[in-house]
Amino acid sequence: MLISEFARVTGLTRDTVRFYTRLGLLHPKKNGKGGRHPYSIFADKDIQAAEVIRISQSLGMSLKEIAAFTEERRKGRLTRERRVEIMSAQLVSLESKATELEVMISYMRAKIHWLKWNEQAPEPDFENYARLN
Amino acid sequence: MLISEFARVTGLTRDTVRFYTRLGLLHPKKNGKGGRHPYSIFADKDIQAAEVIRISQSLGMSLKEIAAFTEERRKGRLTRERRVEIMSAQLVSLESKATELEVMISYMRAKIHWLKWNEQAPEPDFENYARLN
DNA sequence: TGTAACTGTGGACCATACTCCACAGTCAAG
DNA sequence: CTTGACTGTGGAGTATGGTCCACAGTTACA
Repeated sequence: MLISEFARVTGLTRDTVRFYTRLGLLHPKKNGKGGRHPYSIFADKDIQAAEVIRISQSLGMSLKEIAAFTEERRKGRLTRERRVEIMSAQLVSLESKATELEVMISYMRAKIHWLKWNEQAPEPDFENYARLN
Repeated sequence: MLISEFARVTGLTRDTVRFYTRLGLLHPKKNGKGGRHPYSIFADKDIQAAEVIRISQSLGMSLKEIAAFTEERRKGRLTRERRVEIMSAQLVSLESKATELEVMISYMRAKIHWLKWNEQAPEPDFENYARLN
Protein backbone atom coordinates (compact mmCIF):
# COMPACT_ATOMS: atom_id res chain seq x y z
CA MET A 1 0.00 0.00 0.00
CA LEU A 2 1.38 3.44 -0.95
CA ILE A 3 1.46 6.44 1.35
CA SER A 4 -1.85 7.99 0.29
CA GLU A 5 -3.84 4.85 0.93
CA PHE A 6 -2.03 4.30 4.21
CA ALA A 7 -2.78 7.88 5.24
CA ARG A 8 -6.43 7.38 4.36
CA VAL A 9 -6.88 4.15 6.33
CA THR A 10 -5.04 5.47 9.39
CA GLY A 11 -6.60 8.92 9.31
CA LEU A 12 -3.20 10.60 9.27
CA THR A 13 -2.02 13.12 6.69
CA ARG A 14 0.74 12.13 4.28
CA ASP A 15 3.02 14.68 5.92
CA THR A 16 2.39 13.18 9.34
CA VAL A 17 3.12 9.70 7.99
CA ARG A 18 6.43 10.93 6.58
CA PHE A 19 7.15 12.71 9.83
CA TYR A 20 6.56 9.53 11.82
CA THR A 21 8.72 7.60 9.39
CA ARG A 22 11.56 10.09 9.82
CA LEU A 23 11.28 9.65 13.58
CA GLY A 24 11.52 5.89 13.18
CA LEU A 25 7.98 5.22 14.34
CA LEU A 26 6.99 3.58 11.07
CA HIS A 27 9.18 1.37 8.91
CA PRO A 28 7.77 1.17 5.40
CA LYS A 29 9.60 -1.00 2.88
CA LYS A 30 10.87 0.25 -0.44
CA ASN A 31 9.95 -1.78 -3.50
CA GLY A 32 12.24 -0.47 -6.17
CA LYS A 33 9.60 1.75 -7.74
CA GLY A 34 10.13 5.49 -7.54
CA GLY A 35 13.64 5.60 -8.95
CA ARG A 36 16.06 7.75 -7.05
CA HIS A 37 13.51 8.42 -4.28
CA PRO A 38 11.91 4.99 -3.90
CA TYR A 39 8.27 4.83 -2.88
CA SER A 40 7.40 3.71 0.65
CA ILE A 41 5.27 0.60 0.91
CA PHE A 42 3.19 0.23 4.05
CA ALA A 43 1.94 -3.10 5.38
CA ASP A 44 -0.78 -4.12 7.84
CA LYS A 45 1.70 -4.09 10.70
CA ASP A 46 2.23 -0.39 10.02
CA ILE A 47 -1.50 0.18 10.45
CA GLN A 48 -1.30 -1.49 13.84
CA ALA A 49 1.76 0.58 14.68
CA ALA A 50 -0.19 3.73 13.80
CA GLU A 51 -2.95 2.63 16.16
CA VAL A 52 -0.45 2.02 18.96
CA ILE A 53 0.98 5.49 18.32
CA ARG A 54 -2.45 7.08 18.43
CA ILE A 55 -3.40 5.43 21.71
CA SER A 56 -0.02 5.98 23.34
CA GLN A 57 -0.09 9.60 22.36
CA SER A 58 -3.62 10.08 23.67
CA LEU A 59 -2.29 8.76 26.96
CA GLY A 60 0.31 11.49 27.08
CA MET A 61 3.38 9.71 25.74
CA SER A 62 5.70 11.73 23.53
CA LEU A 63 6.67 10.47 20.10
CA LYS A 64 10.19 10.01 21.43
CA GLU A 65 8.97 7.72 24.19
CA ILE A 66 6.84 5.80 21.72
CA ALA A 67 9.80 5.48 19.38
CA ALA A 68 11.98 4.13 22.17
CA PHE A 69 9.19 1.73 23.08
CA THR A 70 8.70 0.35 19.58
CA GLU A 71 12.37 0.45 18.66
CA GLU A 72 13.12 -2.01 21.43
CA ARG A 73 10.79 -4.60 20.02
CA ARG A 74 11.64 -4.02 16.37
CA LYS A 75 15.28 -4.91 16.60
CA GLY A 76 15.16 -7.84 18.98
CA ARG A 77 18.83 -7.63 19.85
CA LEU A 78 18.18 -7.21 23.56
CA THR A 79 18.15 -9.95 26.13
CA ARG A 80 14.79 -11.26 27.19
CA GLU A 81 15.51 -10.03 30.71
CA ARG A 82 16.16 -6.50 29.49
CA ARG A 83 12.98 -6.48 27.41
CA VAL A 84 10.97 -7.69 30.41
CA GLU A 85 12.56 -4.93 32.47
CA ILE A 86 11.68 -2.23 29.98
CA MET A 87 8.15 -3.43 29.44
CA SER A 88 7.57 -3.82 33.17
CA ALA A 89 8.55 -0.21 33.71
CA GLN A 90 6.18 0.84 30.95
CA LEU A 91 3.46 -1.27 32.51
CA VAL A 92 3.93 0.45 35.86
CA SER A 93 3.59 3.82 34.21
CA LEU A 94 0.44 2.71 32.38
CA GLU A 95 -1.05 1.35 35.58
CA SER A 96 -0.43 4.57 37.44
CA LYS A 97 -2.08 6.47 34.62
CA ALA A 98 -5.02 4.08 34.85
CA THR A 99 -5.32 4.79 38.56
CA GLU A 100 -5.33 8.52 38.01
CA LEU A 101 -7.85 8.11 35.27
CA GLU A 102 -10.15 6.15 37.56
CA VAL A 103 -9.87 8.90 40.16
CA MET A 104 -10.89 11.47 37.59
CA ILE A 105 -13.75 9.30 36.35
CA SER A 106 -15.11 8.72 39.87
CA TYR A 107 -14.89 12.40 40.58
CA MET A 108 -16.64 13.36 37.36
CA ARG A 109 -19.38 10.83 37.94
CA ALA A 110 -19.96 12.06 41.48
CA LYS A 111 -19.98 15.64 40.29
CA ILE A 112 -22.48 14.94 37.52
CA HIS A 113 -24.70 13.04 39.91
CA TRP A 114 -24.50 15.92 42.37
CA LEU A 115 -25.42 18.45 39.68
CA LYS A 116 -28.31 16.34 38.48
CA TRP A 117 -29.96 15.21 41.70
CA ASN A 118 -28.96 16.78 44.96
CA GLU A 119 -27.22 20.07 44.68
CA GLN A 120 -28.02 20.77 48.32
CA ALA A 121 -25.74 17.92 49.37
CA PRO A 122 -22.07 18.82 49.75
CA GLU A 123 -20.29 19.32 46.45
CA PRO A 124 -17.87 16.47 45.61
CA ASP A 125 -14.34 17.56 46.29
CA PHE A 126 -11.56 16.38 44.03
CA GLU A 127 -9.16 16.16 46.92
CA ASN A 128 -11.19 13.39 48.54
CA TYR A 129 -10.88 11.27 45.42
CA ALA A 130 -7.24 12.06 44.85
CA ARG A 131 -6.27 11.11 48.37
CA LEU A 132 -7.52 7.55 47.96
CA ASN A 133 -4.64 6.99 45.52
CA MET B 1 1.15 31.51 50.14
CA LEU B 2 3.42 33.35 47.69
CA ILE B 3 4.51 32.01 44.32
CA SER B 4 7.79 30.42 45.46
CA GLU B 5 6.16 28.34 48.16
CA PHE B 6 3.35 27.40 45.83
CA ALA B 7 5.87 26.36 43.18
CA ARG B 8 7.69 24.27 45.75
CA VAL B 9 4.65 22.40 47.04
CA THR B 10 3.28 21.73 43.54
CA GLY B 11 6.61 20.85 42.01
CA LEU B 12 6.20 23.45 39.27
CA THR B 13 8.67 26.20 38.45
CA ARG B 14 7.69 29.79 39.15
CA ASP B 15 7.68 30.48 35.44
CA THR B 16 5.29 27.62 34.83
CA VAL B 17 3.01 28.86 37.59
CA ARG B 18 2.94 32.29 35.99
CA PHE B 19 2.36 30.71 32.60
CA TYR B 20 -0.61 28.74 33.92
CA THR B 21 -1.96 31.85 35.57
CA ARG B 22 -1.74 33.78 32.30
CA LEU B 23 -3.69 30.96 30.61
CA GLY B 24 -6.39 31.23 33.27
CA LEU B 25 -5.65 27.80 34.75
CA LEU B 26 -4.85 29.24 38.17
CA HIS B 27 -6.53 32.18 39.85
CA PRO B 28 -4.35 33.56 42.62
CA LYS B 29 -5.67 36.49 44.62
CA LYS B 30 -3.84 39.77 45.06
CA ASN B 31 -3.45 41.08 48.60
CA GLY B 32 -2.35 44.65 48.12
CA LYS B 33 1.29 43.89 48.78
CA GLY B 34 3.72 44.30 45.92
CA GLY B 35 2.78 47.84 44.96
CA ARG B 36 2.29 48.44 41.26
CA HIS B 37 2.70 44.73 40.46
CA PRO B 38 0.78 43.12 43.33
CA TYR B 39 1.99 39.76 44.59
CA SER B 40 -0.08 36.67 43.76
CA ILE B 41 -1.45 34.77 46.73
CA PHE B 42 -2.15 31.08 46.19
CA ALA B 43 -4.60 29.07 48.29
CA ASP B 44 -5.14 25.35 48.88
CA LYS B 45 -7.67 25.19 46.07
CA ASP B 46 -4.90 26.25 43.71
CA ILE B 47 -2.83 23.28 44.85
CA GLN B 48 -5.74 21.02 44.00
CA ALA B 49 -6.11 22.78 40.67
CA ALA B 50 -2.44 22.16 39.95
CA GLU B 51 -2.98 18.47 40.67
CA VAL B 52 -5.95 18.33 38.32
CA ILE B 53 -3.84 20.01 35.65
CA ARG B 54 -1.02 17.55 36.17
CA ILE B 55 -3.28 14.52 35.88
CA SER B 56 -5.33 15.88 33.00
CA GLN B 57 -2.19 16.71 31.11
CA SER B 58 -0.68 13.29 31.71
CA LEU B 59 -3.85 11.90 30.16
CA GLY B 60 -3.25 13.85 27.00
CA MET B 61 -5.45 16.90 27.52
CA SER B 62 -4.11 20.21 26.27
CA LEU B 63 -3.88 23.20 28.59
CA LYS B 64 -6.61 24.82 26.49
CA GLU B 65 -8.96 21.93 27.11
CA ILE B 66 -8.13 21.96 30.81
CA ALA B 67 -8.71 25.71 30.91
CA ALA B 68 -12.11 25.31 29.25
CA PHE B 69 -12.88 22.52 31.70
CA THR B 70 -12.02 24.51 34.83
CA GLU B 71 -13.30 27.82 33.53
CA GLU B 72 -16.79 26.38 33.28
CA ARG B 73 -16.89 25.49 36.93
CA ARG B 74 -15.16 28.60 38.16
CA LYS B 75 -17.69 31.10 36.92
CA GLY B 76 -20.90 29.25 37.68
CA ARG B 77 -22.97 31.31 35.32
CA LEU B 78 -24.07 28.33 33.25
CA THR B 79 -27.28 26.41 33.69
CA ARG B 80 -27.08 23.16 35.58
CA GLU B 81 -28.19 21.36 32.41
CA ARG B 82 -25.33 22.86 30.41
CA ARG B 83 -22.77 21.96 33.06
CA VAL B 84 -24.08 18.37 33.15
CA GLU B 85 -23.82 18.28 29.37
CA ILE B 86 -20.21 19.47 29.35
CA MET B 87 -19.10 17.20 32.15
CA SER B 88 -20.86 14.21 30.59
CA ALA B 89 -18.96 14.76 27.37
CA GLN B 90 -15.72 14.97 29.33
CA LEU B 91 -16.66 11.79 31.18
CA VAL B 92 -17.24 9.94 27.89
CA SER B 93 -13.79 10.99 26.71
CA LEU B 94 -12.19 9.90 29.97
CA GLU B 95 -13.97 6.55 29.80
CA SER B 96 -12.79 5.91 26.28
CA LYS B 97 -9.25 6.73 27.36
CA ALA B 98 -9.65 4.30 30.24
CA THR B 99 -10.75 1.59 27.82
CA GLU B 100 -7.76 2.17 25.57
CA LEU B 101 -5.53 2.16 28.59
CA GLU B 102 -6.92 -1.18 29.73
CA VAL B 103 -6.27 -2.59 26.26
CA MET B 104 -2.67 -1.44 26.44
CA ILE B 105 -2.25 -2.81 29.93
CA SER B 106 -3.67 -6.24 29.01
CA TYR B 107 -1.42 -6.36 26.01
CA MET B 108 1.67 -5.39 27.98
CA ARG B 109 0.88 -7.94 30.68
CA ALA B 110 0.39 -10.69 28.11
CA LYS B 111 3.59 -9.69 26.38
CA ILE B 112 5.62 -9.67 29.57
CA HIS B 113 4.19 -13.03 30.56
CA TRP B 114 5.05 -14.41 27.14
CA LEU B 115 8.61 -13.11 27.35
CA LYS B 116 9.04 -14.53 30.81
CA TRP B 117 7.52 -17.95 30.55
CA ASN B 118 6.65 -19.39 27.20
CA GLU B 119 8.30 -17.76 24.29
CA GLN B 120 7.49 -20.76 22.15
CA ALA B 121 3.77 -19.99 22.44
CA PRO B 122 2.44 -17.51 19.87
CA GLU B 123 3.49 -13.93 20.55
CA PRO B 124 0.62 -11.75 21.83
CA ASP B 125 -0.66 -9.56 19.01
CA PHE B 126 -1.80 -6.04 19.80
CA GLU B 127 -4.50 -6.27 17.19
CA ASN B 128 -6.30 -8.99 19.11
CA TYR B 129 -6.52 -6.80 22.15
CA ALA B 130 -7.47 -3.69 20.21
CA ARG B 131 -10.32 -5.43 18.42
CA LEU B 132 -12.11 -6.27 21.64
CA ASN B 133 -12.75 -2.54 22.09
C1' DT C 1 18.46 52.63 56.45
C1' DG C 2 20.64 49.23 53.97
C1' DT C 3 20.47 45.03 51.65
C1' DA C 4 19.33 40.31 50.55
C1' DA C 5 15.54 37.91 49.03
C1' DC C 6 11.58 38.18 47.18
C1' DT C 7 8.10 39.89 43.48
C1' DG C 8 5.97 40.89 38.48
C1' DT C 9 6.65 42.08 33.48
C1' DG C 10 8.07 41.60 28.90
C1' DG C 11 10.42 39.36 25.64
C1' DA C 12 13.50 36.00 23.66
C1' DC C 13 14.28 31.27 23.19
C1' DC C 14 13.49 26.17 23.10
C1' DA C 15 11.48 21.38 22.02
C1' DT C 16 7.68 18.88 20.29
C1' DA C 17 4.48 17.75 16.85
C1' DC C 18 2.92 18.74 13.20
C1' DT C 19 1.56 21.43 8.55
C1' DC C 20 2.39 23.66 4.24
C1' DC C 21 4.83 24.43 0.14
C1' DA C 22 7.69 24.37 -4.02
C1' DC C 23 10.08 21.47 -6.70
C1' DA C 24 11.35 17.59 -9.20
C1' DG C 25 11.19 12.83 -10.32
C1' DT C 26 8.09 8.61 -11.44
C1' DC C 27 4.18 5.93 -12.84
C1' DA C 28 0.35 4.31 -15.41
C1' DA C 29 -3.49 4.83 -18.45
C1' DG C 30 -4.76 6.06 -22.93
C1' DC D 1 4.63 9.57 -25.52
C1' DT D 2 1.90 12.66 -23.27
C1' DT D 3 -0.39 13.89 -19.22
C1' DG D 4 -2.42 13.74 -14.71
C1' DA D 5 -1.83 11.70 -10.46
C1' DC D 6 1.18 10.06 -7.76
C1' DT D 7 5.91 10.11 -5.21
C1' DG D 8 10.03 11.98 -2.11
C1' DT D 9 12.97 15.91 -0.40
C1' DG D 10 14.07 20.00 1.86
C1' DG D 11 12.82 23.85 4.13
C1' DA D 12 9.85 27.19 6.20
C1' DG D 13 6.02 28.08 9.21
C1' DT D 14 2.66 27.19 13.15
C1' DA D 15 0.73 25.96 17.79
C1' DT D 16 1.64 24.31 22.21
C1' DG D 17 3.95 24.18 26.49
C1' DG D 18 7.13 25.64 28.61
C1' DT D 19 12.05 27.92 30.12
C1' DC D 20 15.34 31.66 30.69
C1' DC D 21 16.67 36.21 31.43
C1' DA D 22 17.21 41.15 32.42
C1' DC D 23 15.08 44.56 34.69
C1' DA D 24 12.84 47.03 38.18
C1' DG D 25 9.90 47.44 42.13
C1' DT D 26 8.83 45.59 47.07
C1' DT D 27 9.47 43.49 51.45
C1' DA D 28 11.38 42.06 55.65
C1' DC D 29 14.88 41.80 58.68
C1' DA D 30 19.04 43.44 60.95
